[in-house]
Amino acid sequence: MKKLTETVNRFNILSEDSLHSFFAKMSPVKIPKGSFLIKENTTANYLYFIESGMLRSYYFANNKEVTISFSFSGDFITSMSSFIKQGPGYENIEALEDCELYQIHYKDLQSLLENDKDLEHIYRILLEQYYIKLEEQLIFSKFKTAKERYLNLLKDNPQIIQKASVGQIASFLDMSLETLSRIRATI
Amino acid sequence: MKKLTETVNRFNILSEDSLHSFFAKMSPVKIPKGSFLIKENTTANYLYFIESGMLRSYYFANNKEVTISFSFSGDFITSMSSFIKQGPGYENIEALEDCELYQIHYKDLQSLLENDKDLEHIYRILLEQYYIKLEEQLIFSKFKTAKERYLNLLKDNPQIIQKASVGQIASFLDMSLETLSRIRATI
DNA sequence: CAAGTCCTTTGACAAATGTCAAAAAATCAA
DNA sequence: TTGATTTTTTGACATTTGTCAAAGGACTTG
Repeated sequence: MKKLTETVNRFNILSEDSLHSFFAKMSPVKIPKGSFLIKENTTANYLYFIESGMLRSYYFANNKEVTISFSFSGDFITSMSSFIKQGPGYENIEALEDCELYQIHYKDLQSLLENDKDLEHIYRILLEQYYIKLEEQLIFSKFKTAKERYLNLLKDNPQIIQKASVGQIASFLDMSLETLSRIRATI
Repeated sequence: MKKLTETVNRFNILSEDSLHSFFAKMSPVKIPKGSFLIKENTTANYLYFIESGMLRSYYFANNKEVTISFSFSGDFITSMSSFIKQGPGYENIEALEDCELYQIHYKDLQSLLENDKDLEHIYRILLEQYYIKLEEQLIFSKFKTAKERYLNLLKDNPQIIQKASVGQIASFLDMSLETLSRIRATI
């Protein structure tokens, strides 16, 4: 629970009571490499925190996988649209390595947020940060050439390049895996 | 203030007092077509609500305008990254038509959110909704062909196509304006 | 170790899109 | 209205990227 504690304490506002009731609802889950945390067309009932490991979110378009994001230790993850709307989502979330997670059920989170305003405050700030990150991702995705997008990823997220396959990275960067392979050959 | 009242009341949880203190901090602003709400490299001190009109956010890459979003009556708008971090941002926000807005200063919003937990609750839910919208935009931006991206915009946001120029729409859809013009010729 | 599977690279070619330039159309201002 | 300015369309061609196919490596498992 080291990483989770660290992440929540960074805000420095939660009372012992708040911390206690929050941790009480977070239960540990371990999933092996290659297994799925969330499958498309199901409703995401849990929000997860990644204690250790790496995961990938993707959906299918024309029978091809399109990677939306990679997530790491210290990140929260779920199918946001499904979790928030409490309806079926379009994402698959797959463990790229063995993962230690903590999960909290939608209902538990909602009741915590309603009853503990400090927690809602933190949740709000996290949402803001995730929003900004997503906005940055949208901007990077507009970089003109395939090579620019790859070099930017190499600079900002080398962990992704180390651990994901060429095909997964290519689908994240909006290019064919052959194109990515050729770009790598020139560097 | 019709649209703003409607938007806030949709949540149905704010007391008379909350509503009153919120509206008290929202001051009306009118800006003419072609003027700027926010310029790049400045800090966005205000969050705006669009009562009427339409605006465009964009930044520059290789001396070309890249459109990030179009916003309409009923939307909140600002340079989110700049407003949240309270540091210089990369976006320009330009009025595509005469606009009636309400603005709230960063400090006023923060103190409202700290003192009124119902307001923070609404703000949190709005953030969730904007997050999901952004995620959808990211997914649409990955549609493979230029024509698919255009047709999707035509289906989901015809107002954009009616009111923005070919160049602005093309930069939003990640294609050259010539390509967009040719796509339109075939429909 | 060998066979099988999966992932990555390379090649040849096709298709999509970008670029530059000019013409046509629309908009604006006097 | 008319001339000027801006926006959109069209054409010719270059470039980038995708697709299909095959070969080469790496990894797994019996």
